[in-house]
Amino acid sequence: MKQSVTGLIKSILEEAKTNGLLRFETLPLIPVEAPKEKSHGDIATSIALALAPREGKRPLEIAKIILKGLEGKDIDFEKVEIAGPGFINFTFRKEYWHEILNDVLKKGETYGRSELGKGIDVNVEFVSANPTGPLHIGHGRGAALGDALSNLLQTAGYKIQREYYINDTGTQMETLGRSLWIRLLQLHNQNVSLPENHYQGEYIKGIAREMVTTRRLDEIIKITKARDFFDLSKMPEEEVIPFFTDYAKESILKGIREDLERFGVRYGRWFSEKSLYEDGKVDSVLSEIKERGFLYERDGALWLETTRFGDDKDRVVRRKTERYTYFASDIAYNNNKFNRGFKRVIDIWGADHHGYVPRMKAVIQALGNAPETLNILLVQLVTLLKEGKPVAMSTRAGEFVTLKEVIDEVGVDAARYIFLTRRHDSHLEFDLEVARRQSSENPVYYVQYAHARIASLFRETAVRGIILPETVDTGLLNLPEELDLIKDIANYPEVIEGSALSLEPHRITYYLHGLASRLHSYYYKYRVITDNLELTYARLFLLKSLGIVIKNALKILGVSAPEKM
RNA sequence: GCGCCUGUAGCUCAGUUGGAUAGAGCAACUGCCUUCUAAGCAGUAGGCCAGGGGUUCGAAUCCCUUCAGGCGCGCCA
Repeated sequence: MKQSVTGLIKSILEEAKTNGLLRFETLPLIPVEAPKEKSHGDIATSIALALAPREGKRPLEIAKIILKGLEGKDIDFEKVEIAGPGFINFTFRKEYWHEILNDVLKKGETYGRSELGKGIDVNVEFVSANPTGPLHIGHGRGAALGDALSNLLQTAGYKIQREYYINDTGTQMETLGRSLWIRLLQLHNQNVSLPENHYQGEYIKGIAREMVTTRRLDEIIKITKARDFFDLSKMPEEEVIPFFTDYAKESILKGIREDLERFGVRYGRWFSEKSLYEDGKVDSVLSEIKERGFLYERDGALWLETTRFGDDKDRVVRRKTERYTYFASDIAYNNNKFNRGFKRVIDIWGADHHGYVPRMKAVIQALGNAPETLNILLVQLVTLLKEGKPVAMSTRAGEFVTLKEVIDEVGVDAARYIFLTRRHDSHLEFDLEVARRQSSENPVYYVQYAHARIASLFRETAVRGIILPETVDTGLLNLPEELDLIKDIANYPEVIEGSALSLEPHRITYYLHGLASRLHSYYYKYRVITDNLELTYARLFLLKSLGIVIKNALKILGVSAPEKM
């Protein structure tokens, strides 16, 4: 609808130019929007205001020219009027709105989908927490955002691959393995203490005990040809630690997988950093970049010239010690994504990594891609409130509230919904008590309740033997509240496109809230099932459409749409 | 010191990419269940959009600057 109004105005302006009424050289962008004030019609444009200074005319004059040009056109609005300083407000005929419902019911769960993405392959990488400990609440936010964004983009017609990058190599993995090894030594009453920079969390002790009960430890003793545990503990560290690194990594990763699965997140691929080295991808990408002339040696180390692309200093990819930095595999990973055919790459990071954005953007360009092909969304950290007080969290010290605990306490729906009520770069306070409460304080129930109410209504009509016919007279829906609801419904595809373009799924939660609010109000004020059967049909038709939209939107957020509450 | 993010109602946050009179939830106060679900509805009150300057028909939104808070600035991971 917007497009047709835009096109209409455009042609009128061009006609006015040929008639000598206007003299612009190039047409400016024609701003068209839905006004927030109802009396301003359904759609409005400020083009007359924008054009006025260039034309040397008053905005009202230009608005009148446009209005005049409209007269001969074959589009029927209920009303077109000039308002305020020169806005032109269009009001559609009611028939236009009434038509919408048929479309919604016909499309059902596909209502809201669009071709915006044109099947473009997009890689969405999110969470990617190091397998050194369980997921905490901050990861939950990234998970909710990444998954909802993926759903959203799919709805908007993109082809999405969800991906998790596993940092399963490097010194931190050794540290992890050593942490486990030391816990095992302690378990066998050996007097060793865990260094401060190692992983202190209780979960490492749990893994140690697990290794004993599952007999995995015995197997390792056998493989290393040690006689017993004591013998094993005398062996050189570098020979035994890889076993523990592997076990710890697998065990933790298994937990991460389970948590995410339970949270409703399924990845298309779990990508191992280690595999990049094993497949020679790191070496090959570096030599490729070297050919392009962006690599150089200095002080015995190998550097990527990221300053060529706006970074404030160049970055080391291989240390003097010959060991690669994490940056090196990051380059290979990004290159790999594009080599797999993704046209666009979206990364979701914790905001504490924002300093890495310029260098990754540089990498993209050094690889010969446009910087816009990489979107990095920074998620602000979550402040967890328990009994109204913030809970301090530190991963290394092993002091944190895990995602699992949060889900156990508040449930998946509430957790996901709350994470998605904020823009990604806005701070988020997560109040455990509020999230747990099954009351109006909890926004998720407000929306779910709207859906349950509609479902309940249809259970009631079934009992009463009222069966909704395939076609109904939607022209009976003339209450202002009914038209507002229809306009909300009609607006849904635009909300999807807007959210998809801006990568902001939180807009959907706000949209849903407004929708639910108008439904609750309508539901309270009017009765759907009345003595007038035709009217009852029409209202049921409206509510059925509404239920469809709520369900579709909740599905994008990854929140269930209950039939009963 | 340099860079990034944030600053909107008592609290938590939206604000459709520069539009018309700045919104919602919570908290506070007043009402509404003999009705298809009260996890709901109706209403009252609450604002120097951190401060200052600029850009223009028009700014919470863009630019400059000051202040406040958070984060980041390694051949760490």
